[in-house]
Amino acid sequence: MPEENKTQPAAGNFINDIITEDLKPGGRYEGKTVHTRFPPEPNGYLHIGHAKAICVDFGAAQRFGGICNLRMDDTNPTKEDVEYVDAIKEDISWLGFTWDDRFYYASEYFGQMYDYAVELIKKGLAYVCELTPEQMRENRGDLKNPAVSPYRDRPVEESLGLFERMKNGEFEDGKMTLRAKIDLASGNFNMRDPVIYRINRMHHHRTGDEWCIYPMYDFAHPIEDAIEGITHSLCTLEFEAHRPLYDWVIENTSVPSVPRQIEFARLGINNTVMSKRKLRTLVEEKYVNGWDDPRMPTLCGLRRRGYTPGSIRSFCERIGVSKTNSVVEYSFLEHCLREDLNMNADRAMTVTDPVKLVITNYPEDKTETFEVENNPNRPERGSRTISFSRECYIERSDFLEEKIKGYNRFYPGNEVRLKSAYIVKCTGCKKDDNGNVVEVYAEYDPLTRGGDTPDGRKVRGTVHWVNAADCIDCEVRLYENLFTDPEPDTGDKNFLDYINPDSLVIKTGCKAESSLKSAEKLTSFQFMRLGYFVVDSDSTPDRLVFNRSVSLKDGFKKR
RNA sequence: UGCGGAAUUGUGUAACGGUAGCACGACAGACUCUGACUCUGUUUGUUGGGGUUCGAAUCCCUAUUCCGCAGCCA
Repeated sequence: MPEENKTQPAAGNFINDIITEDLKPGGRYEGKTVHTRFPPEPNGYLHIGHAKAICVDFGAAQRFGGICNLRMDDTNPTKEDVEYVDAIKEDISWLGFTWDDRFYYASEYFGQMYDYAVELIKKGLAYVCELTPEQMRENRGDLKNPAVSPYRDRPVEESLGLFERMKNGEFEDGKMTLRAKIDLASGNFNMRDPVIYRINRMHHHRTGDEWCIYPMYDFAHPIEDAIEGITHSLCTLEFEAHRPLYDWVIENTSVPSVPRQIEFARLGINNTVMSKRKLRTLVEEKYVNGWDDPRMPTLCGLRRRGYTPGSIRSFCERIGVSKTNSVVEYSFLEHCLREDLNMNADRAMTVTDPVKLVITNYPEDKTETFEVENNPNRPERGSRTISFSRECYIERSDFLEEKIKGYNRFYPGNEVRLKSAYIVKCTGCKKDDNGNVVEVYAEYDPLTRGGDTPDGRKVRGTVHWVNAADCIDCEVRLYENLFTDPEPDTGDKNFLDYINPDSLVIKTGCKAESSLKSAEKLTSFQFMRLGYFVVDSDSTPDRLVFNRSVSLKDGFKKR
């Protein structure tokens, strides 16, 4: 189990306030258990935006000692598939939330929904309409003019019969609909006699061909919530204008409970595409290697990229919940990962741009070993053994032929600490015909074994390294944002034009500690700008490979 | 032009008539077996204009800007 992230005290947010109010004596849900739900449609993979919703839904329940259901909102078989159901469950589990036995499908309630629809017809609150989609569009009216439907006053008995025949498959797809009779002149278009059932002969991944009519979201969702006893139905802002309809369905059917819908802003992150449709395009047109490509903002992609569940939960907790449309900086997500990894991940060393370092005064045939702590913040995580001999690799950027002000690493005459090994003094280098440095030379101080200085002298630079005789070659993958400015997720046009060609860099010939076992495992994923690598892409990463050079590739800070 | 929402520093988010706070970023310094991490400090904000009040981000009026809605999608 990953270490539980230190969760901040429940940040004040408006949803908590509403729930608190509802629970008070005399409140709407006095004495009741808070009951929420997370209702994804199984038509795609979950991404970081869903993570926020998951944390809001499950989090609200947790905070008030309530429960949260997981429900597949599968009322439109057109795009849905079991593949997604499994992936969704796996991602939510990975994130760290459990729903016990409270796992449902909206399709389980198709029978009840049908009955509630009949109830509406009988009350004179719904009618079968024979307008085609085109006609319906033409008759929708506009800001000034009301909508029209010539079937509005169809007798109850007639609608009842037609609706049953719709169910029995007597009409073609799209031939007729069931509409709620509300207000054709409403300023809220959702109330202009919305369609609540349509005919669609599509094989459903759960109910097969049992139904050829399917309920619309606006009709189905409040019923699903009411049946499950949901008290607080949390959803995103675009459903705000649907709330009157949600409440209308609850009021006008004999559903067993009265849930409250509360809307909050969906998550936006800069330089990040968060629309399912666009993500699907990236996958289908092979811009990436699947939904779990580490460059994707999907939960499975982030997982492979090295994100931990705790870091994502922490992120969601700290961005807060409000009704303001906002765009969070990607660097904040990075911060949350950095924080989690720094505390919880073990270290190892790799060199991504190796140059050989020769310790000229170290015996050629000698090898010794050092014990190195796995995590300086967590002594209980123990240590590993690394070997040391006359030759090792260091980062090319850790050597300069001439000192620059503020540079504390290898340059002739300077003392540097090889992390956990020895203090060495740089004596020079060898270059090839093109002037490239091929070897760096240094002499070690035998009295500084382990990297300590018995005389207490200060050594400013400390450098990571791997033993040449005992390292593995590996490939390292460096990731940057898939998208560049401007906002790729605004507007529909050319988001593909903003793909960052440098979003994936594969470096070969890198050197790593042999304790990392296999070169194959070391197709590492960089945590950008951190200078750390996360190893083992296919499981939850638990190891940081210490490598400073990437984060400092532009050089040290100038003073 | 109809309906529904939202505007607090570079970013996100608190404060619910009484000191505008926190986090990230940035900058400065201290510390350090990595220059990372950690710690300390600094800077920048209530969309505009009126009003009520001893006192307004908060209440009222008004203006402006932004977002969502006219799928038989969710």
